[in-house]
Amino acid sequence: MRGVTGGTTQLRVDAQHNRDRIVASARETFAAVGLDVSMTEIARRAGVGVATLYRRFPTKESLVTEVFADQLTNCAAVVHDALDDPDPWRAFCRVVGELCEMQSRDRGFSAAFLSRFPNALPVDEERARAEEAFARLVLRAKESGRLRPDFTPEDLNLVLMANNGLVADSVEATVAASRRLVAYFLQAFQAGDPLPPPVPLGLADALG
Amino acid sequence: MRGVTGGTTQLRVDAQHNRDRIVASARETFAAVGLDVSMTEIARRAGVGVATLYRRFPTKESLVTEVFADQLTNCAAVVHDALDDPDPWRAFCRVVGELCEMQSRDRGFSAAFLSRFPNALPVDEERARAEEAFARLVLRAKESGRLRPDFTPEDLNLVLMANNGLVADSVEATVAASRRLVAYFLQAFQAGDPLPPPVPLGLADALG
DNA sequence: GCTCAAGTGGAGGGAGCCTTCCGCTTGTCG
DNA sequence: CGACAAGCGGAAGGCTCCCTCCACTTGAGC
Repeated sequence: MRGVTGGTTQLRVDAQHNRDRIVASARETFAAVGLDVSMTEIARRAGVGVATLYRRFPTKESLVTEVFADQLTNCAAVVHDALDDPDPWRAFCRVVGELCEMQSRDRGFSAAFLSRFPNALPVDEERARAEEAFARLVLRAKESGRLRPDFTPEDLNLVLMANNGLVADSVEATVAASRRLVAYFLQAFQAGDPLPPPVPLGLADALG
Repeated sequence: MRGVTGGTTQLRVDAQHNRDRIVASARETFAAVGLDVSMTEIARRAGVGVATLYRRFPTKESLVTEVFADQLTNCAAVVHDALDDPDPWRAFCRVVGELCEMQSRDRGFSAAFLSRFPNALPVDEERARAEEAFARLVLRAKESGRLRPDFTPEDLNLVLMANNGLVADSVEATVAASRRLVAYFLQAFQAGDPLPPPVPLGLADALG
Protein backbone atom coordinates (compact mmCIF):
# COMPACT_ATOMS: atom_id res chain seq x y z
CA MET A 1 0.00 0.00 0.00
CA ARG A 2 1.20 3.42 -0.89
CA GLY A 3 1.59 6.35 1.42
CA VAL A 4 -1.35 8.50 2.31
CA THR A 5 -1.49 12.28 2.64
CA GLY A 6 -4.50 13.95 4.12
CA GLY A 7 -6.72 11.01 3.39
CA THR A 8 -5.92 10.97 -0.34
CA THR A 9 -4.00 8.15 -1.90
CA GLN A 10 -0.53 9.22 -2.97
CA LEU A 11 0.02 9.41 -6.69
CA ARG A 12 2.79 7.61 -8.43
CA VAL A 13 5.75 9.96 -8.78
CA ASP A 14 5.45 10.27 -12.56
CA ALA A 15 1.74 10.92 -12.20
CA GLN A 16 2.39 13.58 -9.59
CA HIS A 17 4.95 15.15 -11.88
CA ASN A 18 2.42 15.30 -14.70
CA ARG A 19 -0.22 16.67 -12.40
CA ASP A 20 2.08 19.47 -11.35
CA ARG A 21 2.83 20.34 -14.94
CA ILE A 22 -0.86 20.36 -15.75
CA VAL A 23 -1.68 22.74 -12.94
CA ALA A 24 1.23 25.02 -13.81
CA SER A 25 0.31 25.07 -17.46
CA ALA A 26 -3.34 25.68 -16.69
CA ARG A 27 -2.50 28.50 -14.30
CA GLU A 28 -0.35 30.29 -16.85
CA THR A 29 -2.79 29.81 -19.68
CA PHE A 30 -5.84 30.88 -17.69
CA ALA A 31 -3.99 33.95 -16.50
CA ALA A 32 -2.91 34.95 -19.98
CA VAL A 33 -5.97 34.13 -22.02
CA GLY A 34 -8.84 33.60 -19.64
CA LEU A 35 -10.98 30.55 -19.05
CA ASP A 36 -11.79 30.04 -22.72
CA VAL A 37 -8.96 27.63 -23.37
CA SER A 38 -9.66 24.13 -24.52
CA MET A 39 -8.66 21.21 -22.37
CA THR A 40 -6.73 19.86 -25.34
CA GLU A 41 -4.68 23.05 -25.46
CA ILE A 42 -3.90 22.89 -21.76
CA ALA A 43 -2.85 19.28 -22.08
CA ARG A 44 -0.70 20.08 -25.09
CA ARG A 45 1.10 22.86 -23.23
CA ALA A 46 1.67 20.57 -20.30
CA GLY A 47 3.10 17.93 -22.63
CA VAL A 48 0.53 15.27 -21.73
CA GLY A 49 -2.48 13.74 -23.40
CA VAL A 50 -6.01 14.86 -22.67
CA ALA A 51 -6.78 11.57 -20.99
CA THR A 52 -4.09 12.26 -18.41
CA LEU A 53 -5.63 15.63 -17.74
CA TYR A 54 -9.08 14.15 -17.33
CA ARG A 55 -7.79 11.41 -15.08
CA ARG A 56 -6.69 14.06 -12.57
CA PHE A 57 -9.48 16.54 -13.15
CA PRO A 58 -12.67 14.84 -14.26
CA THR A 59 -14.15 18.11 -15.45
CA LYS A 60 -12.91 21.46 -16.60
CA GLU A 61 -14.60 23.11 -13.67
CA SER A 62 -12.64 20.98 -11.23
CA LEU A 63 -9.42 22.10 -12.90
CA VAL A 64 -10.44 25.73 -12.58
CA THR A 65 -11.26 25.17 -8.93
CA GLU A 66 -7.89 23.61 -8.23
CA VAL A 67 -6.00 26.28 -10.09
CA PHE A 68 -7.64 29.22 -8.37
CA ALA A 69 -8.11 27.85 -4.90
CA ASP A 70 -4.76 29.12 -3.70
CA GLN A 71 -5.15 32.42 -5.50
CA LEU A 72 -8.28 32.92 -3.45
CA THR A 73 -6.11 32.16 -0.46
CA ASN A 74 -3.81 34.96 -1.58
CA CYS A 75 -6.77 37.29 -1.68
CA ALA A 76 -7.77 36.32 1.80
CA ALA A 77 -4.20 36.88 2.94
CA VAL A 78 -4.26 40.41 1.58
CA VAL A 79 -7.34 41.18 3.62
CA HIS A 80 -6.07 39.57 6.79
CA ASP A 81 -2.67 41.24 6.50
CA ALA A 82 -4.34 44.61 6.18
CA LEU A 83 -5.91 44.13 9.59
CA ASP A 84 -2.43 44.52 11.08
CA ASP A 85 -2.04 47.98 9.59
CA PRO A 86 -2.48 50.58 12.33
CA ASP A 87 -3.91 53.11 9.85
CA PRO A 88 -7.43 51.90 8.98
CA TRP A 89 -7.86 54.07 5.89
CA ARG A 90 -4.52 53.07 4.46
CA ALA A 91 -5.37 49.43 5.14
CA PHE A 92 -8.65 49.81 3.33
CA CYS A 93 -7.00 51.46 0.35
CA ARG A 94 -4.35 48.78 0.18
CA VAL A 95 -6.91 45.99 0.11
CA VAL A 96 -8.92 47.59 -2.67
CA GLY A 97 -5.85 48.37 -4.71
CA GLU A 98 -4.14 45.04 -4.30
CA LEU A 99 -7.24 42.98 -5.00
CA CYS A 100 -7.87 44.94 -8.15
CA GLU A 101 -4.31 44.56 -9.30
CA MET A 102 -4.37 40.82 -8.72
CA GLN A 103 -7.59 40.63 -10.65
CA SER A 104 -6.23 42.69 -13.52
CA ARG A 105 -3.12 40.58 -13.80
CA ASP A 106 -5.05 37.36 -14.15
CA ARG A 107 -7.98 37.21 -16.51
CA GLY A 108 -8.89 33.70 -15.60
CA PHE A 109 -8.95 34.52 -11.95
CA SER A 110 -11.30 37.41 -12.52
CA ALA A 111 -13.71 35.12 -14.25
CA ALA A 112 -13.36 32.41 -11.66
CA PHE A 113 -13.63 34.81 -8.73
CA LEU A 114 -16.84 36.29 -10.03
CA SER A 115 -17.99 32.70 -10.29
CA ARG A 116 -18.49 32.03 -13.91
CA PHE A 117 -18.49 28.46 -12.69
CA PRO A 118 -21.04 28.72 -9.93
CA ASN A 119 -19.60 26.11 -7.59
CA ALA A 120 -16.06 26.54 -8.76
CA LEU A 121 -14.85 27.79 -5.42
CA PRO A 122 -15.92 25.46 -2.67
CA VAL A 123 -13.48 27.32 -0.50
CA ASP A 124 -16.55 29.12 0.72
CA GLU A 125 -15.53 29.01 4.32
CA GLU A 126 -12.25 30.76 3.61
CA ARG A 127 -14.07 33.26 1.50
CA ALA A 128 -16.58 33.92 4.24
CA ARG A 129 -13.81 34.55 6.75
CA ALA A 130 -12.15 36.98 4.36
CA GLU A 131 -15.40 38.82 3.86
CA GLU A 132 -15.83 39.06 7.59
CA ALA A 133 -12.33 40.45 7.94
CA PHE A 134 -13.02 42.99 5.24
CA ALA A 135 -16.19 44.06 7.01
CA ARG A 136 -14.11 44.68 10.14
CA LEU A 137 -11.72 46.72 8.03
CA VAL A 138 -14.58 48.78 6.69
CA LEU A 139 -15.88 49.43 10.16
CA ARG A 140 -12.52 50.69 11.39
CA ALA A 141 -12.08 52.90 8.36
CA LYS A 142 -15.47 54.44 9.00
CA GLU A 143 -14.66 55.02 12.65
CA SER A 144 -11.49 56.78 11.61
CA GLY A 145 -13.66 59.21 9.69
CA ARG A 146 -11.95 58.74 6.35
CA LEU A 147 -14.41 56.26 4.83
CA ARG A 148 -17.90 57.53 4.06
CA PRO A 149 -20.56 56.08 6.38
CA ASP A 150 -22.79 54.82 3.60
CA PHE A 151 -20.12 52.56 2.14
CA THR A 152 -21.10 48.94 2.53
CA PRO A 153 -18.82 45.91 2.38
CA GLU A 154 -20.87 44.68 -0.58
CA ASP A 155 -19.52 47.65 -2.50
CA LEU A 156 -16.34 45.61 -2.82
CA ASN A 157 -18.23 43.43 -5.27
CA LEU A 158 -19.16 46.53 -7.20
CA VAL A 159 -15.51 47.52 -7.35
CA LEU A 160 -14.33 44.08 -8.40
CA MET A 161 -16.99 43.63 -11.03
CA ALA A 162 -16.24 47.07 -12.41
CA ASN A 163 -12.53 46.37 -12.38
CA ASN A 164 -13.18 43.11 -14.13
CA GLY A 165 -14.70 45.05 -16.99
CA LEU A 166 -11.38 46.69 -17.79
CA VAL A 167 -9.46 44.94 -20.52
CA ALA A 168 -6.69 46.48 -22.58
CA ASP A 169 -4.29 45.07 -25.13
CA SER A 170 -1.55 44.27 -22.66
CA VAL A 171 -1.55 43.26 -19.03
CA GLU A 172 0.39 46.39 -18.12
CA ALA A 173 -2.12 48.62 -19.88
CA THR A 174 -4.91 46.85 -18.03
CA VAL A 175 -3.18 47.29 -14.70
CA ALA A 176 -2.62 50.97 -15.47
CA ALA A 177 -6.29 51.43 -16.24
CA SER A 178 -7.15 49.55 -13.07
CA ARG A 179 -4.96 51.88 -11.03
CA ARG A 180 -6.73 54.92 -12.36
CA LEU A 181 -10.09 53.30 -11.70
CA VAL A 182 -9.10 52.49 -8.14
CA ALA A 183 -7.85 56.02 -7.60
CA TYR A 184 -11.23 57.36 -8.68
CA PHE A 185 -13.01 54.89 -6.42
CA LEU A 186 -10.93 55.83 -3.42
CA GLN A 187 -11.68 59.47 -4.09
CA ALA A 188 -15.35 58.66 -4.01
CA PHE A 189 -15.12 56.51 -0.92
CA GLN A 190 -13.61 59.26 1.16
CA ALA A 191 -16.18 61.05 3.24
CA GLY A 192 -17.91 63.32 0.75
CA ASP A 193 -21.14 65.05 1.63
CA PRO A 194 -23.59 63.92 -1.08
CA LEU A 195 -24.76 60.34 -0.93
CA PRO A 196 -25.11 57.73 -3.65
CA PRO A 197 -28.27 55.62 -3.63
CA PRO A 198 -28.41 52.89 -0.99
CA VAL A 199 -27.39 49.28 -1.44
CA PRO A 200 -29.56 47.85 -4.16
CA LEU A 201 -28.33 44.31 -4.65
CA GLY A 202 -28.69 41.02 -4.66
CA LEU A 203 -25.81 40.75 -7.19
CA ALA A 204 -25.32 37.12 -7.93
CA ASP A 205 -22.89 35.93 -10.51
CA ALA A 206 -21.13 37.67 -13.28
CA LEU A 207 -19.07 36.83 -16.20
CA GLY A 208 -17.76 39.05 -18.73
CA MET B 1 -37.32 46.94 -62.35
CA ARG B 2 -38.16 47.49 -58.75
CA GLY B 3 -37.91 50.74 -56.87
CA VAL B 4 -34.64 51.93 -55.47
CA THR B 5 -33.98 53.51 -52.09
CA GLY B 6 -30.65 55.03 -51.31
CA GLY B 7 -28.94 52.99 -53.98
CA THR B 8 -30.20 49.67 -52.60
CA THR B 9 -32.67 47.55 -54.50
CA GLN B 10 -36.03 47.43 -52.76
CA LEU B 11 -36.91 44.12 -51.18
CA ARG B 12 -40.07 42.28 -51.94
CA VAL B 13 -42.70 43.19 -49.36
CA ASP B 14 -42.71 39.78 -47.71
CA ALA B 15 -38.95 39.79 -47.62
CA GLN B 16 -38.93 43.25 -46.04
CA HIS B 17 -41.43 42.02 -43.47
CA ASN B 18 -39.21 39.10 -42.60
CA ARG B 19 -36.19 41.34 -42.43
CA ASP B 20 -37.95 43.61 -39.96
CA ARG B 21 -38.90 40.67 -37.80
CA ILE B 22 -35.35 39.40 -37.86
CA VAL B 23 -33.94 42.72 -36.74
CA ALA B 24 -36.56 43.10 -34.02
CA SER B 25 -36.01 39.58 -32.76
CA ALA B 26 -32.26 40.00 -32.83
CA ARG B 27 -32.44 43.29 -30.96
CA GLU B 28 -34.58 41.81 -28.20
CA THR B 29 -32.51 38.69 -27.88
CA PHE B 30 -29.16 40.46 -27.87
CA ALA B 31 -30.47 42.86 -25.27
CA ALA B 32 -31.72 40.11 -23.02
CA VAL B 33 -29.00 37.51 -23.35
CA GLY B 34 -26.01 39.16 -24.98
CA LEU B 35 -24.24 38.38 -28.21
CA ASP B 36 -23.86 34.69 -27.48
CA VAL B 37 -27.07 33.67 -29.20
CA SER B 38 -26.97 31.29 -32.12
CA MET B 39 -28.15 32.44 -35.50
CA THR B 40 -30.53 29.50 -35.48
CA GLU B 41 -32.11 30.77 -32.28
CA ILE B 42 -32.55 34.27 -33.66
CA ALA B 43 -34.15 32.86 -36.80
CA ARG B 44 -36.42 30.65 -34.76
CA ARG B 45 -37.63 33.57 -32.64
CA ALA B 46 -38.25 35.60 -35.77
CA GLY B 47 -40.25 32.75 -37.24
CA VAL B 48 -38.02 32.31 -40.28
CA GLY B 49 -35.44 29.79 -41.42
CA VAL B 50 -31.73 30.37 -40.99
CA ALA B 51 -31.29 30.71 -44.73
CA THR B 52 -33.59 33.72 -44.74
CA LEU B 53 -31.52 35.28 -42.03
CA TYR B 54 -28.29 34.64 -43.89
CA ARG B 55 -29.76 35.99 -47.12
CA ARG B 56 -30.19 39.37 -45.42
CA PHE B 57 -27.15 39.29 -43.20
CA PRO B 58 -24.37 37.24 -44.71
CA THR B 59 -22.56 37.04 -41.37
CA LYS B 60 -23.40 37.31 -37.72
CA GLU B 61 -21.23 40.36 -37.42
CA SER B 62 -23.25 42.18 -40.08
CA LEU B 63 -26.41 41.46 -38.13
CA VAL B 64 -24.87 42.84 -34.96
CA THR B 65 -23.80 45.94 -36.84
CA GLU B 66 -27.29 46.53 -38.20
CA VAL B 67 -28.95 45.94 -34.87
CA PHE B 68 -26.77 48.32 -32.90
CA ALA B 69 -26.18 51.04 -35.43
CA ASP B 70 -29.21 53.03 -34.36
CA GLN B 71 -28.55 52.42 -30.69
CA LEU B 72 -25.20 54.09 -31.24
CA THR B 73 -27.18 56.91 -32.79
CA ASN B 74 -29.18 57.11 -29.58
CA CYS B 75 -25.95 57.39 -27.63
CA ALA B 76 -24.78 60.20 -29.84
CA ALA B 77 -28.12 61.92 -29.39
CA VAL B 78 -27.71 61.81 -25.61
CA VAL B 79 -24.38 63.58 -25.91
CA HIS B 80 -25.55 66.16 -28.40
CA ASP B 81 -28.71 66.92 -26.43
CA ALA B 82 -26.64 67.51 -23.34
CA LEU B 83 -24.82 70.32 -25.11
CA ASP B 84 -28.04 72.32 -24.94
CA ASP B 85 -28.12 72.14 -21.16
CA PRO B 86 -27.05 75.49 -19.73
CA ASP B 87 -25.56 73.84 -16.64
CA PRO B 88 -22.33 72.13 -17.78
CA TRP B 89 -21.92 69.93 -14.73
CA ARG B 90 -25.49 68.72 -14.85
CA ALA B 91 -25.05 68.03 -18.56
CA PHE B 92 -21.94 66.01 -17.88
CA CYS B 93 -23.64 64.00 -15.15
CA ARG B 94 -26.63 63.31 -17.35
CA VAL B 95 -24.49 61.97 -20.15
CA VAL B 96 -22.56 59.64 -17.89
CA GLY B 97 -25.69 58.43 -16.15
CA GLU B 98 -27.78 57.91 -19.25
CA LEU B 99 -25.06 56.15 -21.21
CA CYS B 100 -24.46 53.77 -18.34
CA GLU B 101 -28.13 53.06 -17.96
CA MET B 102 -28.53 52.34 -21.66
CA GLN B 103 -25.57 50.06 -21.46
CA SER B 104 -26.90 48.26 -18.41
CA ARG B 105 -30.27 47.69 -19.99
CA ASP B 106 -28.79 46.03 -23.05
CA ARG B 107 -26.14 43.40 -22.64
CA GLY B 108 -25.63 42.93 -26.31
CA PHE B 109 -25.15 46.61 -26.82
CA SER B 110 -22.47 46.73 -24.16
CA ALA B 111 -20.57 44.05 -25.93
CA ALA B 112 -21.04 45.57 -29.35
CA PHE B 113 -20.18 49.05 -28.15
CA LEU B 114 -16.96 47.91 -26.62
CA SER B 115 -16.35 46.29 -29.98
CA ARG B 116 -16.20 42.61 -29.39
CA PHE B 117 -16.65 42.52 -33.15
CA PRO B 118 -13.84 44.83 -34.15
CA ASN B 119 -15.38 46.36 -37.26
CA ALA B 120 -18.92 45.90 -36.10
CA LEU B 121 -19.63 49.62 -35.94
CA PRO B 122 -18.62 51.23 -39.19
CA VAL B 123 -20.58 54.23 -38.01
CA ASP B 124 -17.21 55.58 -37.04
CA GLU B 125 -17.88 59.06 -38.30
CA GLU B 126 -20.94 59.41 -36.09
CA ARG B 127 -19.01 58.04 -33.22
CA ALA B 128 -16.19 60.47 -33.79
CA ARG B 129 -18.59 63.40 -33.80
CA ALA B 130 -20.13 62.20 -30.56
CA GLU B 131 -16.73 61.92 -28.97
CA GLU B 132 -15.91 65.41 -30.07
CA ALA B 133 -19.15 66.69 -28.57
CA PHE B 134 -18.36 64.91 -25.32
CA ALA B 135 -14.94 66.48 -25.26
CA ARG B 136 -16.58 69.88 -25.57
CA LEU B 137 -18.88 68.95 -22.72
CA VAL B 138 -15.91 67.98 -20.59
CA LEU B 139 -14.19 71.26 -21.33
CA ARG B 140 -17.21 73.26 -20.27
CA ALA B 141 -17.64 71.27 -17.10
CA LYS B 142 -14.04 71.90 -16.21
CA GLU B 143 -14.41 75.61 -16.86
CA SER B 144 -17.40 75.67 -14.56
CA GLY B 145 -15.12 74.40 -11.82
CA ARG B 146 -17.18 71.35 -10.93
CA LEU B 147 -15.25 68.79 -12.96
CA ARG B 148 -11.73 68.00 -11.83
CA PRO B 149 -9.07 69.31 -14.22
CA ASP B 150 -7.29 65.99 -14.65
CA PHE B 151 -10.37 64.24 -15.99
CA THR B 152 -9.85 63.24 -19.60
CA PRO B 153 -12.54 62.39 -22.15
CA GLU B 154 -10.97 58.94 -22.45
CA ASP B 155 -12.08 58.35 -18.90
CA LEU B 156 -15.52 57.80 -20.38
CA ASN B 157 -14.19 54.53 -21.76
CA LEU B 158 -13.03 53.64 -18.28
CA VAL B 159 -16.51 54.32 -16.95
CA LEU B 160 -18.25 52.38 -19.67
CA MET B 161 -15.94 49.40 -19.43
CA ALA B 162 -16.34 49.38 -15.66
CA ASN B 163 -20.08 49.67 -15.97
CA ASN B 164 -20.06 46.86 -18.47
CA GLY B 165 -18.57 44.62 -15.80
CA LEU B 166 -21.69 44.90 -13.67
CA VAL B 167 -24.09 42.03 -14.14
CA ALA B 168 -26.83 41.01 -11.75
CA ASP B 169 -29.64 38.51 -11.92
CA SER B 170 -32.21 40.92 -13.30
CA VAL B 171 -31.98 43.95 -15.51
CA GLU B 172 -33.37 46.11 -12.75
CA ALA B 173 -30.79 44.89 -10.27
CA THR B 174 -28.08 45.62 -12.82
CA VAL B 175 -29.40 49.12 -13.40
CA ALA B 176 -29.55 49.72 -9.67
CA ALA B 177 -25.93 48.63 -9.31
CA SER B 178 -25.02 50.83 -12.24
CA ARG B 179 -26.68 53.83 -10.57
CA ARG B 180 -24.63 53.35 -7.46
CA LEU B 181 -21.48 52.96 -9.51
CA VAL B 182 -22.23 56.14 -11.43
CA ALA B 183 -22.92 58.01 -8.20
CA TYR B 184 -19.52 56.98 -6.90
CA PHE B 185 -17.88 58.01 -10.16
CA LEU B 186 -19.51 61.41 -10.13
CA GLN B 187 -18.34 61.90 -6.57
CA ALA B 188 -14.83 61.20 -7.70
CA PHE B 189 -15.05 63.39 -10.77
CA GLN B 190 -15.96 66.44 -8.79
CA ALA B 191 -12.99 68.63 -8.06
CA GLY B 192 -11.24 66.84 -5.23
CA ASP B 193 -7.73 67.77 -4.26
CA PRO B 194 -5.73 64.53 -4.59
CA LEU B 195 -5.07 63.31 -8.09
CA PRO B 196 -5.34 59.85 -9.61
CA PRO B 197 -2.51 58.74 -11.89
CA PRO B 198 -2.50 60.26 -15.35
CA VAL B 199 -4.04 58.76 -18.48
CA PRO B 200 -2.30 55.47 -19.10
CA LEU B 201 -4.03 53.98 -22.13
CA GLY B 202 -4.09 52.76 -25.06
CA LEU B 203 -7.29 50.75 -24.29
CA ALA B 204 -8.33 48.91 -27.37
CA ASP B 205 -11.13 46.43 -27.32
CA ALA B 206 -12.88 44.68 -24.55
CA LEU B 207 -15.28 41.91 -24.08
CA GLY B 208 -16.32 40.40 -20.96
C1' DG C 1 13.35 -9.47 -12.34
C1' DC C 2 8.39 -10.23 -12.29
C1' DT C 3 3.69 -8.89 -11.71
C1' DC C 4 0.02 -5.89 -12.14
C1' DA C 5 -2.52 -1.94 -10.83
C1' DA C 6 -1.87 2.68 -12.01
C1' DG C 7 -0.92 5.61 -15.59
C1' DT C 8 -0.83 7.08 -20.43
C1' DG C 9 -1.89 8.93 -25.31
C1' DG C 10 -4.72 9.56 -29.07
C1' DA C 11 -8.87 8.48 -31.55
C1' DG C 12 -13.52 9.58 -31.64
C1' DG C 13 -18.53 10.37 -29.80
C1' DG C 14 -21.93 13.84 -29.02
C1' DA C 15 -23.21 18.58 -28.93
C1' DG C 16 -23.25 23.28 -30.46
C1' DC C 17 -21.88 26.80 -33.44
C1' DC C 18 -21.67 29.53 -38.08
C1' DT C 19 -22.49 29.08 -42.63
C1' DT C 20 -23.82 26.99 -47.32
C1' DC C 21 -26.57 24.40 -50.53
C1' DC C 22 -30.67 23.08 -52.90
C1' DG C 23 -35.22 22.07 -54.33
C1' DC C 24 -39.69 24.26 -53.52
C1' DT C 25 -42.81 28.52 -53.07
C1' DT C 26 -44.45 33.11 -53.95
C1' DG C 27 -44.76 37.96 -54.97
C1' DT C 28 -44.25 41.01 -58.99
C1' DC C 29 -44.52 42.75 -63.57
C1' DG C 30 -46.02 42.53 -68.25
C1' DC D 1 -52.93 35.05 -66.03
C1' DG D 2 -48.34 33.34 -66.70
C1' DA D 3 -43.37 33.42 -66.27
C1' DC D 4 -39.56 33.83 -63.48
C1' DA D 5 -36.45 36.00 -60.38
C1' DA D 6 -36.50 36.57 -55.66
C1' DG D 7 -37.38 34.45 -51.53
C1' DC D 8 -37.85 30.52 -48.65
C1' DG D 9 -36.98 26.43 -45.03
C1' DG D 10 -34.37 22.86 -43.36
C1' DA D 11 -30.70 19.57 -43.96
C1' DA D 12 -26.03 19.16 -43.82
C1' DG D 13 -20.83 20.55 -43.99
C1' DG D 14 -17.07 21.86 -41.38
C1' DC D 15 -15.24 23.41 -37.20
C1' DT D 16 -14.33 23.44 -32.10
C1' DC D 17 -15.33 22.00 -27.70
C1' DC D 18 -15.82 18.76 -23.53
C1' DC D 19 -15.33 14.38 -22.35
C1' DT D 20 -14.81 8.90 -22.80
C1' DC D 21 -12.84 4.56 -24.32
C1' DC D 22 -9.31 1.35 -24.93
C1' DA D 23 -5.08 -0.88 -26.03
C1' DC D 24 -0.44 -0.04 -24.57
C1' DT D 25 3.35 1.32 -21.11
C1' DT D 26 5.57 1.95 -16.71
C1' DG D 27 6.64 2.53 -11.89
C1' DA D 28 6.22 0.07 -7.25
C1' DG D 29 6.65 -3.72 -4.20
C1' DC D 30 8.04 -8.41 -3.39
